[in-house]
Amino acid sequence: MPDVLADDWIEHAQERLAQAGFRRGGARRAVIDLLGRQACALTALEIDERLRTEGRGVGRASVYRALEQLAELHLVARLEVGQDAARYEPVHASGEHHHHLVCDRCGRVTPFEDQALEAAIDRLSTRVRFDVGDHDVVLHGVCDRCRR
Amino acid sequence: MPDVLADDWIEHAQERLAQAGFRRGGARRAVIDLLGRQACALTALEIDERLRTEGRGVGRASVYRALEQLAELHLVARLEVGQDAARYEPVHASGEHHHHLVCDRCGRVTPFEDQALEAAIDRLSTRVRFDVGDHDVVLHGVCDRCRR
DNA sequence: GGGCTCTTTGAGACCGCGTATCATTTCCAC
DNA sequence: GTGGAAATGATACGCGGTCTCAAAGAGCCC
Repeated sequence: MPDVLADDWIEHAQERLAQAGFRRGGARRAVIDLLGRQACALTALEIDERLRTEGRGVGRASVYRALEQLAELHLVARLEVGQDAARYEPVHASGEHHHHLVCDRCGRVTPFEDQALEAAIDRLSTRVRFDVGDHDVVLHGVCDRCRR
Repeated sequence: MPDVLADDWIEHAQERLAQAGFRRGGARRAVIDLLGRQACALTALEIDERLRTEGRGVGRASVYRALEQLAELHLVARLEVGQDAARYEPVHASGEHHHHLVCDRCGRVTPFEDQALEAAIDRLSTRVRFDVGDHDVVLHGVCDRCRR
C-alpha cells in the first residue's frame, strides 16, 4: 500500500533533515522509507529485522542513530508501552495523531483516535506549570482476539 | 511522613497477598513498606538502592519478584515513561490515581490529576472493541525548573 | 518445641535492548 | 578529482531485568 500520505511524510522528512544540515546516506534513507510505509509503531529491532529481510540490511547502530535524529526533529514519535522496547512511528505534519491500546495478554498494539481526549489534554496542558510538548496515552487491557 | 493513607495501603496490600495465598517474607515486606511511603513512582533500582541505604538491603531478584506479584494483584501500577526503566507506584483502593509529567531535559517525573481527562478516557473505553483495564497518560515537555 | 514441606530469599550467571567506539566508506563543496 | 567532514556498520560494552539454584524461613501437624 504505497499511499500518498506515506510518500508525503518520506519527502517531508528528507527535506527537514536537509534543512537541519544532514547529508544524505543510504542507511537513514532505508529507515525512513520503511517507517513511511508503516501504519503504527515499530520497535528498533523490528525495523532492523525487516530491513534485513528486504535485503537492505543496515547496522544496528545506524537504525538507532536514524531514529534518534528523526525523533530530535519531531519527525518520529518514540513511545514505550510497557514491553521493554521503545517503539517509533512517523509524525505527520498535519498534527494528526493517534494513541494506543496494548493487549497485556498477547502484546498486540492497536491505534485509536479520540477528539475528546485530545481536547481534554489540550485544556489541561495550559493549566499545569510545565511546558508541555508531546503526550502519550496508553490503554492496557485485553484485545478482542484474546478475550474469546 | 508516615501518613494514614500509606499505612492503609500497606495493610491492604498485606491482606490481599495473604488472601492470594502468599506467605509472609521479609523482603517483600520491606518493598511494600518502602512503596507505601512514596508519593510517586520509583524504578526497581531506586527501590533496591533505597532499601540498601536504609540498612535493609534485599536481593535484586526479590525486589522484582515482589513488584511483579504486587502488579499482578493490581496493588501497584507499572509504568514506563520513556526513560528505559519501568516505574512502580502504589494503587490505592479508592481508585484515585494520577498521571505524569516528564521533563525531557532533566528526567524529573511529576504527578498531576485531571477529572476531565479521566472522564474522556472512561467514555472512550466503552466505545473501543477492547477490554480496557488500566491506562497511562504521559505528558512530555520541560519542567519549570529547567525552563528558566 | 521438633520435625516436615513448601515458599521465600538472594547471590550471581545470564539475556537482550540500547549505546559507544572507531576504522572504513560515502558525500559534497571546492 | 580531491580533501575533509559526515555517515556507516562491525563489534565491544553497559545496564535493566530475568533465571537458577541452594540456603533460610514460614506455616502446620504432632
